[in-house]
Amino acid sequence: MSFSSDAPRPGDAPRPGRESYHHGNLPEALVAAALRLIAASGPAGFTFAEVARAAGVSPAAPYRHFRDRNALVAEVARRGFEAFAAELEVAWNGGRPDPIAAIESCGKAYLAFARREPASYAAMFEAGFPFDEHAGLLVASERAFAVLRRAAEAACDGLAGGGVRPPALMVALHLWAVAHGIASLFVGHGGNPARRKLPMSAEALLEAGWLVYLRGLGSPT
Amino acid sequence: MSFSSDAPRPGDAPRPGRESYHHGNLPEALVAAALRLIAASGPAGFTFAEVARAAGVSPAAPYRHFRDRNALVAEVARRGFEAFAAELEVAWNGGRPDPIAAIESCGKAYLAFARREPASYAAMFEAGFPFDEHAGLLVASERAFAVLRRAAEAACDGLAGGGVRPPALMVALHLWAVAHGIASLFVGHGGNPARRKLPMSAEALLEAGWLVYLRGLGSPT
DNA sequence: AAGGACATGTGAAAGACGCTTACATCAAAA
DNA sequence: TTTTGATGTAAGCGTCTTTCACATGTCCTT
Repeated sequence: MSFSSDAPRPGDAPRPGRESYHHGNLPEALVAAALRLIAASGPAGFTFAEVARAAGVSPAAPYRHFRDRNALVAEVARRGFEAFAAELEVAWNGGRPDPIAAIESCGKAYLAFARREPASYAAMFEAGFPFDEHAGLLVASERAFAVLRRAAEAACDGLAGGGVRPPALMVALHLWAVAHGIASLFVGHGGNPARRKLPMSAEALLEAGWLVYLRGLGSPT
Repeated sequence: MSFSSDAPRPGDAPRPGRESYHHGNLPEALVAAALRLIAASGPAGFTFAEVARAAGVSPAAPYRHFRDRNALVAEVARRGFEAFAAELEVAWNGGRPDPIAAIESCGKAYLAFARREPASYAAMFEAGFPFDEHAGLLVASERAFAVLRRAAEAACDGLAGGGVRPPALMVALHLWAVAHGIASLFVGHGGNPARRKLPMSAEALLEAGWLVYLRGLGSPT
């Protein structure tokens, strides 16, 4: 609620207020504008020209940096996955103090990200176009999933030796499905229609869900 | 792949092929066209005019039946929730032969619907606008959730008497989150970016996930 | 420091498309 | 038959997309 358009900050060469011919840092400004617009109307709720206008440049300018609208959304999603992976990594913290506690920490981090960056999360999971054509995006999403995968491995390692060892990949997919289901259904952007009032916070819901699931695997909690 | 546009069938008054001035059954034709377009490009991937074209009428015609694009998508979603609720109800089958088996049956029905009607499912859960303004939609979604809710109650009733009885609402939300997470991440429309290859079918993944969760609750399976 | 290559943004224009207003058509009731 | 309300059309207006030639600024070379 302060700036009508993004201040150009390359280092600090062109002054703010758009007094120079060149913007100075248009790619960043476009990504930032896209995030605002996605937050307001979803990943499909804005046009390329609108992003240009929000960044204070002509409709043709974005084409110098992104082939089309999808490429811009893909960049938003890629950055989202990078940040997401980094935050999950921090939450996982090498599995300390113990795998279960670290997994719960990941759950908090998962929902915290979905809550704090709903626009990024929407771009990441509701982009509306396949990732194949955008290099780096699949890689980034893989990095995020890898944290859950590692957490699942650790959880499986820590099980009481009695039963059959469950496949870690399956466990990771289950953990992810619960987290994404809760984030998608109960957190964030007004876009989600079936949202309903919860008897508890989404965080508590996820923590309880993961704990029950892990106990079902044979975890000694 | 047979009809280029929907045949007008009010009862059978105007002939097919669009020889009369009036369409005859435009609302139905619009809903059908919207389903096709949603299946192709997602709930936000088409315009009102496009629906009109697909139904073989002028761009202004749909306004006679739906206030705007959202109202059309809302009607698609409402019908989707009605059908969804009905199919879950059949799968639940009063909890027979036993609650666990009936719940697994619901899981199959859940994913079967998401697989068979990806357009409906997308309209139901990725509409991109709040449900509040569309009467009947919230009611229909409530009917669908009520089945899961009842299943959760039965599951809680069937637990070995040892531990604390978990809140049925929480259990229902967990079951729903897993199912939606799997459907959203691994089933259906190319729109979902982060889709990845699974080591097993989505159905098997959901069945395993629910069973592990129920065992975590104390279910004697 | 001068000159030139490259990157970046502008302005305009063509084409397509979507949305809306005034009008046309039809069915059923009076 | 006439009237009335419901339903669909045609055409105009505005916006978006995309591409051109051109303007501006930066940086590298000499």
